[in-house]
Amino acid sequence: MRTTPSAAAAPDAEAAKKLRPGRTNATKQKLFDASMELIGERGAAGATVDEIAAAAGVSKGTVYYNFGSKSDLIAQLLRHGVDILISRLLSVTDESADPLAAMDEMIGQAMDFMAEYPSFARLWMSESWRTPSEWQDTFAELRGPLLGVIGAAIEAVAAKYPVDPAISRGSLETAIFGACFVVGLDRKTYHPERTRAQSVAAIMAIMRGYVVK
Amino acid sequence: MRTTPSAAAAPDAEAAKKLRPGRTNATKQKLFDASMELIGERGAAGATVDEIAAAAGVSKGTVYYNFGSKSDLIAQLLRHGVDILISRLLSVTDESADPLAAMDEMIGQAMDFMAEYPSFARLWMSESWRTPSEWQDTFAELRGPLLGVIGAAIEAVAAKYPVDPAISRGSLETAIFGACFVVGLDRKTYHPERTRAQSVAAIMAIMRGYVVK
DNA sequence: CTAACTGAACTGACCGGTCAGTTCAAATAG
DNA sequence: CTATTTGAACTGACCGGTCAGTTCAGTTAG
Repeated sequence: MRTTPSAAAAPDAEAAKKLRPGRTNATKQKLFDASMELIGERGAAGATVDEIAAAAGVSKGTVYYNFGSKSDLIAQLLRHGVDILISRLLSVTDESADPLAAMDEMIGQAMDFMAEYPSFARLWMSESWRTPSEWQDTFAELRGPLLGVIGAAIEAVAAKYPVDPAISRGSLETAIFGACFVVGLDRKTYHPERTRAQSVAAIMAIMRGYVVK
Repeated sequence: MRTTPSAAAAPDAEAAKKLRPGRTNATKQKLFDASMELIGERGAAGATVDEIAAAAGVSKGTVYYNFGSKSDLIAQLLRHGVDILISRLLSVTDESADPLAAMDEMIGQAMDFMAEYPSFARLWMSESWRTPSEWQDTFAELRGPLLGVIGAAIEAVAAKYPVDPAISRGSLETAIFGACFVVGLDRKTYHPERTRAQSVAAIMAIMRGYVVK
């Protein structure tokens, strides 16, 4: 990607997008869908811009009109996916209910998300730990809010139940987060016979083990 | 797998090693080390054979002499890594000890492995769920034995403690497996301050939640 | 003892092909 | 009229895989 000296028109489209709500968003959405699919399959490096454009039913030039670069497209894809996932997780936040039941439902929502957007999950797993990565800033920025949602749910449990003080919240967040992604992807890829409830139950064991007996 | 040029000699490494001391295996090992590093960083598609050869201090042709193709190299890399991981996990199998303590140590071994071979962990996470993948047969073949080791440890716990029958062994295996990889990688990449004990404790919560109160 | 020979290991230039990125004139649509 | 899209052309870099040739430890023959 190097220096993109004359990436002139596209960055301005960012601001203009709000003013002109025409087909731009529809095109962007098609591009998001197609990219998600292809990048999930072939990987970020393996999916070509030509393929993405073709899959979206759009010309290559349109990709560069809507996004400044392939890198940009992927960064926005990451943001888009995280937005969806967070809103799903937040949709079950219910202050009145039992925090453990809320956590159960939250994990269920995560399973649904993984089933619906496995390509996003694959993309995240593929790229998030890449050490010099083009999107490491993006990941650094998105990790916090995402893990924060899980952290808040854990906090709610800890506020109502006695929990093991030897277990750090951060490590627990990560363990649950990781279990959700891996169990969700594994179900999709290798064990379609496993039910949502089964997967949730296995991941919930970690919360039940966190609460002291 | 085609015909790997060295395939004639390599399988009988025991016998061949006597006749051809050293160099072959040394070169392959250097290639393994360099590939693991580079592929972990840039991904399987992103790492070039030229880079790998240069990093190993060897010419490109040597890569193709020792391995039939880039794909072959990666498949063998996967096998090599799994061999190491399984042997580490098996090293703590202690029939006489408490199964929960054995599981604790096994997870600790997994953490050590992730700290030592983060590139292998990244490679696994990147490629194992890729749907048409060049290595899907390899993954299919390696998953069983690997998860089986964890499964046996779970079985040992279930044999000695009362456990939640609603939780399937398969899903539990996957959840622990996933938590180990993600917690291990996250520690390496984003939270080096987290201790091994902390990480193990968080993952062990899943086992403690599996045992009924 | 040594010259000739063998073949596994290794080299690196080279080839055919692909890709990301860029540009632009023309078409399209609100 | 203006924002958006098209589609093709082009470039410059890069990449996987090939192959003719080199090296050299060890074997054989004289």
